[in-house]
Amino acid sequence: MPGGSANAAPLLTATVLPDLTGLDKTFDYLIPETLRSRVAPGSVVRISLAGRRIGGWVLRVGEPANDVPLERLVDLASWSGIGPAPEIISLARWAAIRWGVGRLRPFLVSAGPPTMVRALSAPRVHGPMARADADHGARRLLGDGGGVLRVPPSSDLLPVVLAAAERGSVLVIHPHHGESRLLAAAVRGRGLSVAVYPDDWALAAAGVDVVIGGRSAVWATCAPASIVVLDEHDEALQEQRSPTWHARDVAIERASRKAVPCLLVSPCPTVSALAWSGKRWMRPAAGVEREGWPIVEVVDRTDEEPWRRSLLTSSLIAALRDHTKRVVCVHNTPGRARLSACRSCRSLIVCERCSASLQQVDDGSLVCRRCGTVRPPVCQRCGSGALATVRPGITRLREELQAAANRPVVAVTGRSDDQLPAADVFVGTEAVLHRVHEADVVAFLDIDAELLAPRYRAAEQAFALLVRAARLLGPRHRGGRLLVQTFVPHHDVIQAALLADPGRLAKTEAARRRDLSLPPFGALAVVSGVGADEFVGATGLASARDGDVFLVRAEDWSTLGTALATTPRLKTARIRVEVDPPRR
DNA sequence: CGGACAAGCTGA
DNA sequence: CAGCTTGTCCGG
Repeated sequence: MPGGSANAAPLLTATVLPDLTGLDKTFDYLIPETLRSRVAPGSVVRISLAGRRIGGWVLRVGEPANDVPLERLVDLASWSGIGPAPEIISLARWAAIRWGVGRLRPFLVSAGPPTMVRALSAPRVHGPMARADADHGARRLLGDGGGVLRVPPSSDLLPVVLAAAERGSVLVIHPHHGESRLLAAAVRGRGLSVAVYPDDWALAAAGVDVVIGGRSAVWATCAPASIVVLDEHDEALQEQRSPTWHARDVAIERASRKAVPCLLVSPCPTVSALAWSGKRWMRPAAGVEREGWPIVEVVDRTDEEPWRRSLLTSSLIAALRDHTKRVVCVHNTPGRARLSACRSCRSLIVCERCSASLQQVDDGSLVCRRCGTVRPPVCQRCGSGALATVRPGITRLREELQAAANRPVVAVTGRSDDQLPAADVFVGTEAVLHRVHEADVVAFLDIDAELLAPRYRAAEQAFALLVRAARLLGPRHRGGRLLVQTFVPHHDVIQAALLADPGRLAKTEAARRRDLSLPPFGALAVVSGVGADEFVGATGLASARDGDVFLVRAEDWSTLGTALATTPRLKTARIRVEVDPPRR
């Protein structure tokens, strides 16, 4: 029923964005008298829309945003709770353009409380505390307005957080939620009040000394006096699905809007971070940095006889045979076709016509990539329907390594979340670096697959893997060894690790990016899906076709994002936009 | 998103 | 032409 009576009280309306994917439109509602004290920008409310009750966010209060006759407006159904602060909604508006989607909803979902919050408690700010030592220079950099802080790979970052907390509330972003919990516990142990985002959403909004969480924490409703991004190089800071927002870039923008310092911390700062920081960056003394890295041994595979290019080099075999050492072998098998095997008789599923290996497709049927034969998912030998996908690379490799090591070797896949079997030799894709936490030797069997991957950030990403491995091994005095097998021993990534000097890579990588107008010296996006062709043309942006996707470029993120977010899309189009594509 | 309604396809 | 599928539009 219409809420406004004919008296002179001003009509107060709320503009609401419904919480429905695919509906990117706001609707105006009247605010009933009973809700006037609570409904504010950011509020989570319930509305009736097209005959059903749904949730939504109040984007503004005052006059209607849409041109709809007042008599058609109805009351808000109810107020559900407190939501993102207006400044966060404004930040989300910026991000929606920056990442080329225009839609606000995905950002508000990250910014909103996981469960309804109806009231905030009193702030729990404990204020200044004992000075932390060994802060790697964080205090000084924060005093200079923020910047990039390079630290050795195996560094305790608690002092950095404590140094920031001396200035007042601090928002800390860590790429991995699990590790942010550990850090939160450590901070709490130093007597500071901590909110872990998003679980402690209300606590963060009420006010604590430290708000800490994974990438979504950059959207926390709180009033930080500084923002700290830890492991700024880590890919997990970027959302993998569209919109592909990056917590580092959101943090920079958020800090700049509030004129508070932003500190980006990493053992291997990205070119993007360094370009942002200009001259405001610090690094450890060369000796300190060197001590933070393990011993790096480069195994030059070009020395091998060309007819015997095995991944098992003599250095690796020696490490495997030393049964006092815990060894982790990393081998990525990108783009390798997956094989299917029978779970009951263990035979490989092959094509009956041409005996090539068959691949299981989405609907479950088996497809031969060689002759195109399609057949139901049944083993040709025993008739069982229980099939398993195997990664031939890792499976066969595990057997070879086990034979060479003369002790059990465990294959680690990215999928399994269960406990790892007890063993002292592991092999897997880079996921193994996240599942094993300590090692004496980490061997990259073929780092070139990473170094030479067709992605503009390949070098940084490969170096990040070496940093990850360095952490498993610990600082130099622990005696761990990082074994890197390569055909390109003089590559900057290899040399930077060997010399424990990440700056070496940063410098050449920045020059290369500048030459090629790649980010951060240019803006890049991938556009795909039905109707991408017409859409890309309509944006007027420079583009190149690569299979069924389009590579789109512009001078800067703002030009790129604005064109992608505001160019109208045909109703029938299903377009996916990935700005600063994580996998290209 | 999901409901309403309109325009196309099929079968007796 | 009922009965059903497929597509387009719209909500406050």
